[in-house]
Amino acid sequence: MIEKTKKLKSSRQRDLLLKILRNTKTHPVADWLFEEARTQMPNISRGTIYRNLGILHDEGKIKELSIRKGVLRYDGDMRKHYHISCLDCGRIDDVPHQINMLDESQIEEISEYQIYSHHLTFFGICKDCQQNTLVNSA
Amino acid sequence: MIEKTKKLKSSRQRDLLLKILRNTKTHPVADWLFEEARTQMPNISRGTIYRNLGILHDEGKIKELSIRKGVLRYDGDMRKHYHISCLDCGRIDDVPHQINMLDESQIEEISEYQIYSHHLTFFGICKDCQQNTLVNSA
DNA sequence: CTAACTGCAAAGTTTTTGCAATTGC
DNA sequence: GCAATTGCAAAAACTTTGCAGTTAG
Repeated sequence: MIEKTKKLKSSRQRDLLLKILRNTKTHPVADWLFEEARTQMPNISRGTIYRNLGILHDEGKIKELSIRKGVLRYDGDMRKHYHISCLDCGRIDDVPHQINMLDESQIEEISEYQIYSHHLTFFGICKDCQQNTLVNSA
Repeated sequence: MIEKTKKLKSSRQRDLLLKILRNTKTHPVADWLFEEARTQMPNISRGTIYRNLGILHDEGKIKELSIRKGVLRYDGDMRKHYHISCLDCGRIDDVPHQINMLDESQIEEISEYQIYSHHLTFFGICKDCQQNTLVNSA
């Protein structure tokens, strides 16, 4: 139920991973993070990436997103925000922050769940792909 | 961009899969569907399950959900509705239908995307798991 | 007849894990 | 020192695909 917490020790690998995620706006998958980390730390391994993604997520320092195709993506921006994804090219953007967050209390009342968070993702065609479609059909 | 459409032929396997999904409220994963189908059609294969899930989804007869852990789940209920998932046991329920759907046009204006749909999922602790926690900590 | 579909098994992806060596506190 | 962490490689989990045989229209 409640996670057994073991004493965390700092690691250069985990610090690097968090730094990369905080400076990336593309909601990357694990393998992209592995390749990116490798440019700065050539011997880092995939296992380390996966293990640290789990740790950082458990610590509440990153978000884990399950948006499409059953692939996990990661987000270093912990501010509450929503996502929007292109059905054509697959990119995932943030919805601009001026959007209001939904009120969870109404759902809590009718669902009998104790609610902690919610994820909202819009799906559509991004500006670039709208233009490409025009070009292709011309 | 636009899917090449080939002439579909009916198949007992696909019919069975759709029937199972329409009678299942648990948002199952492919492997569960494989086992379930196998009780009624013992020689059906995993490949057939995966291929037909793709076809049914392309046809717009089922929904593909990516809610947690990067695992795809399937939903035979095509009515618009939202989901709520337990962080403890992982179950995924429907949010009762009295909830209003969000208006997509506001996001369309500020995002420059042409929006087709959206997915909203709440995360929390279900009633059963709230009780189990009480028992365990007693 | 023939294109779509199937079962099977092999291959492809993605993620987890066991282990001996290393590292942070 | 010692538990947490790492790299590596093997294993596990999940999905796709090639192929020869079957089936729907």
